[in-house]
Amino acid sequence: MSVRILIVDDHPLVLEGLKSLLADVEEVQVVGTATNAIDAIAFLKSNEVDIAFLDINLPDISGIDLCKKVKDQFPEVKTLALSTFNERAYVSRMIQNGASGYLIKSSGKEDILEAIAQVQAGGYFMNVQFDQVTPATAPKTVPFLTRREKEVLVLIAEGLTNPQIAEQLFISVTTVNSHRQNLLIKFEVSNTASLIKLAAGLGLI
Amino acid sequence: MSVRILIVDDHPLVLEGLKSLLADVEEVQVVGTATNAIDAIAFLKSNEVDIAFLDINLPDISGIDLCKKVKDQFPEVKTLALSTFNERAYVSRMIQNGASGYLIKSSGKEDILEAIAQVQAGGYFMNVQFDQVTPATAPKTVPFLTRREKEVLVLIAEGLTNPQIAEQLFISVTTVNSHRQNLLIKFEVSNTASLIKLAAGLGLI
DNA sequence: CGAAAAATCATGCTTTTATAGGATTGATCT
DNA sequence: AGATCAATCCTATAAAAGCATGATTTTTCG
Repeated sequence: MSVRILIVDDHPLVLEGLKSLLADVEEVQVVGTATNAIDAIAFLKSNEVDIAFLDINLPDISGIDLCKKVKDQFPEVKTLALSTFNERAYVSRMIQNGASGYLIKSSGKEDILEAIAQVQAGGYFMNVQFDQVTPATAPKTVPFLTRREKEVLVLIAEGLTNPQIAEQLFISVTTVNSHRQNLLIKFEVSNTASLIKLAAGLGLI
Repeated sequence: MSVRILIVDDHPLVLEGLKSLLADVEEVQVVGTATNAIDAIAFLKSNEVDIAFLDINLPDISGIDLCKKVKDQFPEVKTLALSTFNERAYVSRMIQNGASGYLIKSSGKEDILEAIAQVQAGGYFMNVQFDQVTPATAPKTVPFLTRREKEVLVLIAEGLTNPQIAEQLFISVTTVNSHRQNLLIKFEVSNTASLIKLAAGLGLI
Protein backbone atom coordinates (compact mmCIF):
# COMPACT_ATOMS: atom_id res chain seq x y z
CA MET A 1 0.00 0.00 0.00
CA SER A 2 1.24 3.43 -0.80
CA VAL A 3 1.74 6.25 1.65
CA ARG A 4 -1.10 8.73 1.49
CA ILE A 5 0.00 12.33 1.52
CA LEU A 6 -1.82 15.58 2.14
CA ILE A 7 -0.06 18.79 1.20
CA VAL A 8 -0.99 22.03 2.88
CA ASP A 9 0.63 25.13 1.42
CA ASP A 10 -0.71 28.41 0.15
CA HIS A 11 1.83 28.68 -2.62
CA PRO A 12 0.43 27.02 -5.71
CA LEU A 13 3.91 26.64 -7.02
CA VAL A 14 5.04 24.53 -4.12
CA LEU A 15 1.85 22.55 -4.22
CA GLU A 16 2.17 21.73 -7.87
CA GLY A 17 5.85 21.15 -7.64
CA LEU A 18 5.54 18.62 -4.87
CA LYS A 19 2.62 16.94 -6.51
CA SER A 20 4.32 16.46 -9.84
CA LEU A 21 7.50 15.43 -8.12
CA LEU A 22 5.70 12.67 -6.25
CA ALA A 23 3.41 11.77 -9.13
CA ASP A 24 5.65 9.08 -10.58
CA VAL A 25 6.65 7.51 -7.29
CA GLU A 26 4.81 4.30 -6.71
CA GLU A 27 5.04 4.10 -2.94
CA VAL A 28 3.61 7.57 -2.48
CA GLN A 29 0.26 9.00 -3.37
CA VAL A 30 -0.80 12.60 -2.96
CA VAL A 31 -4.41 12.16 -1.97
CA GLY A 32 -5.18 15.80 -1.39
CA THR A 33 -4.01 19.38 -1.20
CA ALA A 34 -5.16 22.41 0.72
CA THR A 35 -4.18 26.05 0.70
CA ASN A 36 -5.35 26.86 4.21
CA ALA A 37 -5.88 25.28 7.60
CA ILE A 38 -9.66 25.04 7.43
CA ASP A 39 -9.59 23.09 4.21
CA ALA A 40 -6.84 20.91 5.59
CA ILE A 41 -8.82 19.94 8.69
CA ALA A 42 -11.93 19.38 6.60
CA PHE A 43 -10.03 17.09 4.31
CA LEU A 44 -8.63 15.07 7.18
CA LYS A 45 -12.11 14.57 8.60
CA SER A 46 -13.31 12.73 5.53
CA ASN A 47 -10.12 11.13 4.22
CA GLU A 48 -7.45 8.83 5.46
CA VAL A 49 -4.01 10.35 5.40
CA ASP A 50 -0.67 9.00 6.54
CA ILE A 51 1.48 12.09 6.35
CA ALA A 52 0.53 15.74 6.16
CA PHE A 53 3.02 18.24 4.79
CA LEU A 54 2.40 21.52 6.58
CA ASP A 55 3.72 24.82 5.38
CA ILE A 56 4.77 27.06 8.22
CA ASN A 57 3.28 30.18 6.70
CA LEU A 58 -0.40 29.82 6.08
CA PRO A 59 -2.98 32.54 5.45
CA ASP A 60 -5.35 31.75 8.31
CA ILE A 61 -3.37 30.21 11.15
CA SER A 62 0.28 29.36 11.47
CA GLY A 63 1.51 25.95 10.51
CA ILE A 64 2.61 25.51 14.08
CA ASP A 65 -0.88 25.85 15.42
CA LEU A 66 -2.24 23.75 12.63
CA CYS A 67 0.23 21.06 13.55
CA LYS A 68 -1.10 21.02 17.08
CA LYS A 69 -4.69 20.87 15.87
CA VAL A 70 -3.90 18.01 13.54
CA LYS A 71 -2.13 16.01 16.23
CA ASP A 72 -4.97 16.63 18.67
CA GLN A 73 -7.73 15.65 16.33
CA PHE A 74 -5.93 13.10 14.20
CA PRO A 75 -3.12 11.67 16.29
CA GLU A 76 -2.44 8.90 13.81
CA VAL A 77 -1.59 11.41 11.09
CA LYS A 78 2.10 12.18 10.96
CA THR A 79 3.11 15.72 10.16
CA LEU A 80 6.07 17.15 8.34
CA ALA A 81 6.89 20.83 8.48
CA LEU A 82 7.61 22.64 5.25
CA SER A 83 9.57 25.84 5.31
CA THR A 84 11.71 28.02 3.13
CA PHE A 85 14.35 28.73 5.72
CA ASN A 86 16.29 27.15 8.49
CA GLU A 87 14.13 28.60 11.17
CA ARG A 88 15.35 26.93 14.26
CA ALA A 89 12.77 28.47 16.53
CA TYR A 90 9.96 27.26 14.34
CA VAL A 91 11.43 23.84 14.01
CA SER A 92 11.58 23.17 17.69
CA ARG A 93 8.06 24.44 18.15
CA MET A 94 6.77 22.27 15.36
CA ILE A 95 8.42 19.28 16.93
CA GLN A 96 6.98 20.29 20.27
CA ASN A 97 3.59 20.25 18.65
CA GLY A 98 4.11 16.74 17.44
CA ALA A 99 5.69 17.11 14.02
CA SER A 100 7.82 14.21 12.89
CA GLY A 101 10.17 16.22 10.81
CA TYR A 102 11.17 19.35 9.03
CA LEU A 103 11.82 19.80 5.37
CA ILE A 104 13.16 22.88 3.67
CA LYS A 105 11.45 23.64 0.42
CA SER A 106 14.65 23.59 -1.51
CA SER A 107 15.07 19.91 -0.72
CA GLY A 108 15.67 17.55 -3.59
CA LYS A 109 13.58 14.57 -4.51
CA GLU A 110 15.81 12.21 -2.60
CA ASP A 111 15.47 14.19 0.58
CA ILE A 112 11.73 14.27 0.25
CA LEU A 113 11.42 10.55 -0.31
CA GLU A 114 13.85 9.89 2.51
CA ALA A 115 11.75 12.08 4.76
CA ILE A 116 8.58 10.25 3.84
CA ALA A 117 10.17 6.88 4.45
CA GLN A 118 11.62 7.89 7.80
CA VAL A 119 8.46 9.51 9.05
CA GLN A 120 6.19 6.75 7.82
CA ALA A 121 8.33 4.30 9.74
CA GLY A 122 7.76 6.33 12.88
CA GLY A 123 11.04 8.17 12.89
CA TYR A 124 12.12 11.73 12.36
CA PHE A 125 13.57 13.58 9.49
CA MET A 126 15.37 16.86 9.52
CA ASN A 127 17.57 18.11 6.73
CA VAL A 128 18.33 21.50 8.15
CA GLN A 129 21.67 22.45 9.54
CA PHE A 130 21.43 25.12 12.18
CA ASP A 131 24.76 26.87 11.80
CA GLN A 132 27.19 25.10 14.06
CA VAL A 133 25.92 22.38 16.24
CA THR A 134 28.05 21.67 19.26
CA PRO A 135 30.50 18.90 18.51
CA ALA A 136 29.30 16.72 21.33
CA THR A 137 25.76 16.59 20.06
CA ALA A 138 26.32 16.92 16.33
CA PRO A 139 27.18 13.51 14.93
CA LYS A 140 24.43 11.71 16.76
CA THR A 141 21.62 10.42 14.65
CA VAL A 142 18.15 11.11 15.85
CA PRO A 143 17.01 7.93 17.50
CA PHE A 144 13.81 6.26 16.58
CA LEU A 145 11.11 7.24 19.03
CA THR A 146 7.62 5.89 19.40
CA ARG A 147 4.62 8.13 19.85
CA ARG A 148 4.55 7.57 23.59
CA GLU A 149 8.25 8.10 23.98
CA LYS A 150 8.02 11.45 22.23
CA GLU A 151 5.23 12.49 24.56
CA VAL A 152 7.14 11.43 27.62
CA LEU A 153 10.28 13.17 26.40
CA VAL A 154 8.47 16.45 25.96
CA LEU A 155 6.94 16.21 29.41
CA ILE A 156 10.29 15.40 30.99
CA ALA A 157 11.75 18.48 29.32
CA GLU A 158 8.92 20.53 30.74
CA GLY A 159 10.12 19.55 34.17
CA LEU A 160 7.46 17.03 35.08
CA THR A 161 8.42 14.11 37.29
CA ASN A 162 7.41 10.53 36.61
CA PRO A 163 4.38 10.68 38.92
CA GLN A 164 3.25 13.91 37.25
CA ILE A 165 3.70 12.48 33.79
CA ALA A 166 1.78 9.39 34.81
CA GLU A 167 -1.11 11.54 35.97
CA GLN A 168 -1.02 13.59 32.81
CA LEU A 169 -1.10 10.60 30.50
CA PHE A 170 -3.41 8.47 32.63
CA ILE A 171 -0.90 5.64 32.91
CA SER A 172 1.02 4.18 35.80
CA VAL A 173 4.32 5.49 37.08
CA THR A 174 6.07 2.27 36.20
CA THR A 175 5.00 2.65 32.59
CA VAL A 176 6.33 6.16 32.47
CA ASN A 177 9.53 4.87 33.91
CA SER A 178 9.72 2.19 31.21
CA HIS A 179 9.42 4.80 28.49
CA ARG A 180 11.97 6.89 30.27
CA GLN A 181 14.45 4.05 30.42
CA ASN A 182 13.88 3.37 26.75
CA LEU A 183 14.64 6.99 25.98
CA LEU A 184 17.91 6.73 27.86
CA ILE A 185 18.82 3.60 25.96
CA LYS A 186 17.88 5.02 22.58
CA PHE A 187 19.82 8.21 23.15
CA GLU A 188 22.69 6.22 24.62
CA VAL A 189 22.89 8.29 27.76
CA SER A 190 22.59 7.50 31.42
CA ASN A 191 20.72 10.37 32.91
CA THR A 192 18.15 13.05 32.29
CA ALA A 193 20.64 15.88 31.94
CA SER A 194 22.35 14.29 28.94
CA LEU A 195 19.04 13.26 27.50
CA ILE A 196 17.61 16.76 27.53
CA LYS A 197 20.80 18.30 26.26
CA LEU A 198 20.86 15.94 23.31
CA ALA A 199 17.18 16.29 22.58
CA ALA A 200 17.48 20.05 22.73
CA GLY A 201 20.46 20.01 20.42
CA LEU A 202 18.48 17.94 17.95
CA GLY A 203 15.58 20.35 18.09
CA LEU A 204 13.23 17.77 19.54
CA ILE A 205 12.08 19.91 22.42
CA MET B 1 38.05 63.06 13.64
CA SER B 2 38.51 59.49 14.66
CA VAL B 3 35.87 57.24 16.09
CA ARG B 4 36.21 56.90 19.85
CA ILE B 5 35.81 53.37 21.08
CA LEU B 6 35.20 51.89 24.51
CA ILE B 7 35.71 48.16 24.90
CA VAL B 8 33.98 46.29 27.71
CA ASP B 9 35.04 42.69 28.13
CA ASP B 10 36.22 40.66 31.05
CA HIS B 11 38.59 38.61 28.95
CA PRO B 12 41.93 40.38 28.85
CA LEU B 13 42.78 38.53 25.70
CA VAL B 14 39.88 39.95 23.80
CA LEU B 15 40.55 43.37 25.22
CA GLU B 16 44.18 43.37 24.20
CA GLY B 17 43.51 41.73 20.91
CA LEU B 18 40.99 44.32 19.88
CA LYS B 19 43.12 47.16 21.15
CA SER B 20 46.21 46.14 19.27
CA LEU B 21 44.18 45.36 16.22
CA LEU B 22 42.76 48.83 16.18
CA ALA B 23 45.97 50.54 17.29
CA ASP B 24 47.31 51.23 13.83
CA VAL B 25 44.02 52.29 12.32
CA GLU B 26 43.90 56.02 11.93
CA GLU B 27 40.17 56.50 11.87
CA VAL B 28 39.66 54.60 15.08
CA GLN B 29 40.85 55.29 18.59
CA VAL B 30 40.33 53.06 21.57
CA VAL B 31 39.83 55.63 24.30
CA GLY B 32 39.10 53.21 27.10
CA THR B 33 38.56 49.68 28.25
CA ALA B 34 36.61 48.14 31.10
CA THR B 35 36.28 44.65 32.45
CA ASN B 36 32.92 45.12 34.11
CA ALA B 37 29.72 47.09 33.86
CA ILE B 38 30.42 49.46 36.74
CA ASP B 39 33.70 50.63 35.25
CA ALA B 40 32.08 50.97 31.89
CA ILE B 41 29.34 53.24 33.17
CA ALA B 42 31.85 55.26 35.17
CA PHE B 43 34.00 55.73 32.12
CA LEU B 44 31.09 56.87 30.01
CA LYS B 45 30.16 59.45 32.62
CA SER B 46 33.43 61.26 32.25
CA ASN B 47 34.44 60.55 28.69
CA GLU B 48 33.00 60.99 25.27
CA VAL B 49 32.56 57.77 23.38
CA ASP B 50 31.13 57.04 19.97
CA ILE B 51 30.84 53.28 20.06
CA ALA B 52 30.90 50.85 22.98
CA PHE B 53 31.81 47.24 22.37
CA LEU B 54 29.93 45.18 24.93
CA ASP B 55 30.74 41.62 25.79
CA ILE B 56 27.69 39.54 26.49
CA ASN B 57 29.17 37.79 29.51
CA LEU B 58 30.31 40.14 32.19
CA PRO B 59 31.14 39.35 35.80
CA ASP B 60 28.69 41.71 37.47
CA ILE B 61 25.68 42.12 35.22
CA SER B 62 24.92 40.66 31.84
CA GLY B 63 25.88 42.56 28.73
CA ILE B 64 22.24 42.67 27.83
CA ASP B 65 21.33 44.64 30.91
CA LEU B 66 24.38 46.82 30.48
CA CYS B 67 23.31 47.59 26.94
CA LYS B 68 19.98 48.80 28.20
CA LYS B 69 21.64 50.92 30.89
CA VAL B 70 23.98 52.48 28.39
CA LYS B 71 21.22 53.32 25.96
CA ASP B 72 19.13 54.77 28.77
CA GLN B 73 21.84 56.94 30.25
CA PHE B 74 23.89 57.70 27.16
CA PRO B 75 21.57 57.43 24.20
CA GLU B 76 24.11 58.99 21.88
CA VAL B 77 26.55 56.15 22.45
CA LYS B 78 26.17 53.37 19.94
CA THR B 79 26.62 49.84 21.17
CA LEU B 80 27.97 46.77 19.51
CA ALA B 81 27.48 43.34 21.02
CA LEU B 82 30.48 41.06 21.31
CA SER B 83 29.76 37.40 21.44
CA THR B 84 31.18 34.00 20.86
CA PHE B 85 29.27 31.93 18.38
CA ASN B 86 27.36 29.81 20.84
CA GLU B 87 25.76 32.77 22.53
CA ARG B 88 23.52 33.69 19.66
CA ALA B 89 20.50 33.27 21.87
CA TYR B 90 21.32 36.52 23.64
CA VAL B 91 21.95 38.54 20.58
CA SER B 92 18.41 39.27 19.55
CA ARG B 93 17.83 40.63 23.02
CA MET B 94 20.84 42.88 22.68
CA ILE B 95 19.33 44.31 19.53
CA GLN B 96 16.03 44.70 21.32
CA ASN B 97 17.86 46.69 23.96
CA GLY B 98 19.19 49.09 21.42
CA ALA B 99 22.42 47.58 20.19
CA SER B 100 23.46 48.63 16.71
CA GLY B 101 25.08 45.42 15.83
CA TYR B 102 26.66 42.17 16.72
CA LEU B 103 30.18 40.94 16.24
CA ILE B 104 31.43 37.46 16.84
CA LYS B 105 34.74 37.40 18.59
CA SER B 106 36.35 35.41 15.85
CA SER B 107 35.73 38.21 13.39
CA GLY B 108 38.61 39.41 11.27
CA LYS B 109 39.98 42.91 11.09
CA GLU B 110 37.94 43.73 8.01
CA ASP B 111 34.71 42.72 9.68
CA ILE B 112 35.50 44.79 12.70
CA LEU B 113 36.33 47.90 10.71
CA GLU B 114 33.29 47.37 8.57
CA ALA B 115 31.17 47.10 11.68
CA ILE B 116 32.60 50.31 13.10
CA ALA B 117 32.02 52.16 9.86
CA GLN B 118 28.47 50.92 9.50
CA VAL B 119 27.52 51.63 13.07
CA GLN B 120 29.20 55.02 13.16
CA ALA B 121 27.22 55.95 10.08
CA GLY B 122 24.06 55.16 11.98
CA GLY B 123 23.49 51.74 10.49
CA TYR B 124 23.52 48.23 11.77
CA PHE B 125 26.09 45.50 11.45
CA MET B 126 25.71 41.82 11.90
CA ASN B 127 28.15 39.27 10.57
CA VAL B 128 26.19 36.22 11.50
CA GLN B 129 22.82 35.49 10.05
CA PHE B 130 20.94 34.07 12.95
CA ASP B 131 17.87 32.88 11.08
CA GLN B 132 15.24 35.28 12.30
CA VAL B 133 14.27 36.85 15.55
CA THR B 134 12.23 34.39 17.51
CA PRO B 135 8.81 35.80 18.23
CA ALA B 136 7.72 33.76 21.19
CA THR B 137 10.86 32.57 22.90
CA ALA B 138 12.30 36.01 23.55
CA PRO B 139 11.54 37.02 27.11
CA LYS B 140 13.42 35.28 29.85
CA THR B 141 16.29 36.80 31.67
CA VAL B 142 19.55 34.97 31.74
CA PRO B 143 20.36 34.56 35.38
CA PHE B 144 23.71 35.76 36.60
CA LEU B 145 25.90 32.77 37.30
CA THR B 146 29.12 32.64 39.22
CA ARG B 147 32.23 31.03 37.80
CA ARG B 148 31.69 27.85 39.76
CA GLU B 149 28.05 27.62 38.90
CA LYS B 150 28.82 27.83 35.21
CA GLU B 151 31.38 25.06 35.57
CA VAL B 152 28.97 22.85 37.44
CA LEU B 153 26.22 23.56 34.95
CA VAL B 154 28.37 22.48 32.04
CA LEU B 155 29.37 19.29 33.80
CA ILE B 156 25.78 18.48 34.67
CA ALA B 157 24.87 18.94 31.02
CA GLU B 158 27.65 16.54 30.11
CA GLY B 159 25.89 13.91 32.12
CA LEU B 160 28.14 13.82 35.14
CA THR B 161 26.61 13.03 38.52
CA ASN B 162 27.38 14.99 41.66
CA PRO B 163 30.06 12.56 42.82
CA GLN B 164 31.71 12.69 39.40
CA ILE B 165 31.61 16.47 39.30
CA ALA B 166 33.09 16.59 42.80
CA GLU B 167 35.95 14.42 41.68
CA GLN B 168 36.51 16.51 38.58
CA LEU B 169 36.61 19.82 40.44
CA PHE B 170 38.38 18.49 43.53
CA ILE B 171 35.62 19.60 45.84
CA SER B 172 33.19 17.72 48.03
CA VAL B 173 29.89 16.32 46.85
CA THR B 174 28.00 18.57 49.20
CA THR B 175 29.57 21.62 47.63
CA VAL B 176 28.62 20.44 44.20
CA ASN B 177 25.13 19.94 45.47
CA SER B 178 25.07 23.47 46.85
CA HIS B 179 25.98 24.91 43.48
CA ARG B 180 23.42 22.70 41.88
CA GLN B 181 20.68 23.91 44.17
CA ASN B 182 21.70 27.49 43.49
CA LEU B 183 21.41 26.85 39.79
CA LEU B 184 17.89 25.53 40.26
CA ILE B 185 16.97 28.60 42.27
CA LYS B 186 18.50 31.05 39.83
CA PHE B 187 16.80 29.46 36.86
CA GLU B 188 13.59 29.17 38.85
CA VAL B 189 13.14 25.50 38.12
CA SER B 190 12.83 22.45 40.28
CA ASN B 191 14.73 19.76 38.49
CA THR B 192 17.61 18.99 36.19
CA ALA B 193 15.49 18.46 33.11
CA SER B 194 14.09 21.98 33.15
CA LEU B 195 17.46 23.39 34.04
CA ILE B 196 19.19 21.84 31.06
CA LYS B 197 16.39 22.68 28.69
CA LEU B 198 16.54 26.34 29.70
CA ALA B 199 20.30 26.51 29.66
CA ALA B 200 20.38 24.90 26.24
CA GLY B 201 17.80 27.31 24.94
CA LEU B 202 19.88 30.21 26.18
CA GLY B 203 22.99 28.84 24.54
CA LEU B 204 24.80 28.35 27.83
CA ILE B 205 25.77 24.76 27.14
C1' DC C 1 -4.12 -14.94 10.87
C1' DG C 2 0.39 -14.81 13.17
C1' DA C 3 4.58 -12.27 14.27
C1' DA C 4 6.58 -8.16 15.77
C1' DA C 5 6.42 -3.95 18.00
C1' DA C 6 4.53 -0.96 21.28
C1' DA C 7 2.35 0.00 25.43
C1' DT C 8 1.15 -1.41 29.59
C1' DC C 9 2.22 -2.87 34.46
C1' DA C 10 5.00 -5.02 38.27
C1' DT C 11 8.83 -5.92 42.01
C1' DG C 12 13.03 -4.93 44.12
C1' DC C 13 17.10 -2.46 44.77
C1' DT C 14 20.69 1.22 44.33
C1' DT C 15 22.05 5.66 43.25
C1' DT C 16 21.19 10.32 42.57
C1' DT C 17 18.55 14.53 43.33
C1' DA C 18 15.94 17.68 45.77
C1' DT C 19 15.02 20.14 49.96
C1' DA C 20 16.05 22.09 54.46
C1' DG C 21 18.73 23.53 57.68
C1' DG C 22 23.00 25.39 58.86
C1' DA C 23 28.44 27.00 59.31
C1' DT C 24 33.10 28.67 57.98
C1' DT C 25 36.58 30.87 55.21
C1' DG C 26 38.41 34.30 52.09
C1' DA C 27 37.89 38.00 48.88
C1' DT C 28 35.88 42.33 47.57
C1' DC C 29 33.54 46.61 48.25
C1' DT C 30 32.04 50.54 50.81
C1' DA D 1 35.97 47.82 59.88
C1' DG D 2 31.86 45.90 58.65
C1' DA D 3 29.01 44.06 55.11
C1' DT D 4 28.43 41.16 51.30
C1' DC D 5 29.11 37.29 48.57
C1' DA D 6 31.30 33.31 46.61
C1' DA D 7 32.95 29.07 47.71
C1' DT D 8 33.47 25.65 50.71
C1' DC D 9 31.71 22.04 53.83
C1' DC D 10 28.24 19.51 56.95
C1' DT D 11 23.89 16.52 58.52
C1' DA D 12 19.66 14.52 57.43
C1' DT D 13 15.41 13.11 55.00
C1' DA D 14 12.33 12.44 51.25
C1' DA D 15 11.62 12.07 46.58
C1' DA D 16 12.91 10.81 42.24
C1' DA D 17 15.57 8.48 38.90
C1' DG D 18 18.29 4.63 37.26
C1' DC D 19 18.88 -0.44 36.56
C1' DA D 20 17.48 -5.26 36.17
C1' DT D 21 14.04 -8.54 34.92
C1' DG D 22 9.98 -10.02 33.44
C1' DA D 23 5.09 -10.34 32.07
C1' DT D 24 0.60 -9.05 29.81
C1' DT D 25 -2.10 -6.84 26.53
C1' DT D 26 -2.83 -4.06 22.40
C1' DT D 27 -1.62 -2.45 17.88
C1' DT D 28 0.32 -2.81 13.80
C1' DC D 29 1.69 -5.01 9.70
C1' DG D 30 3.06 -8.52 6.41
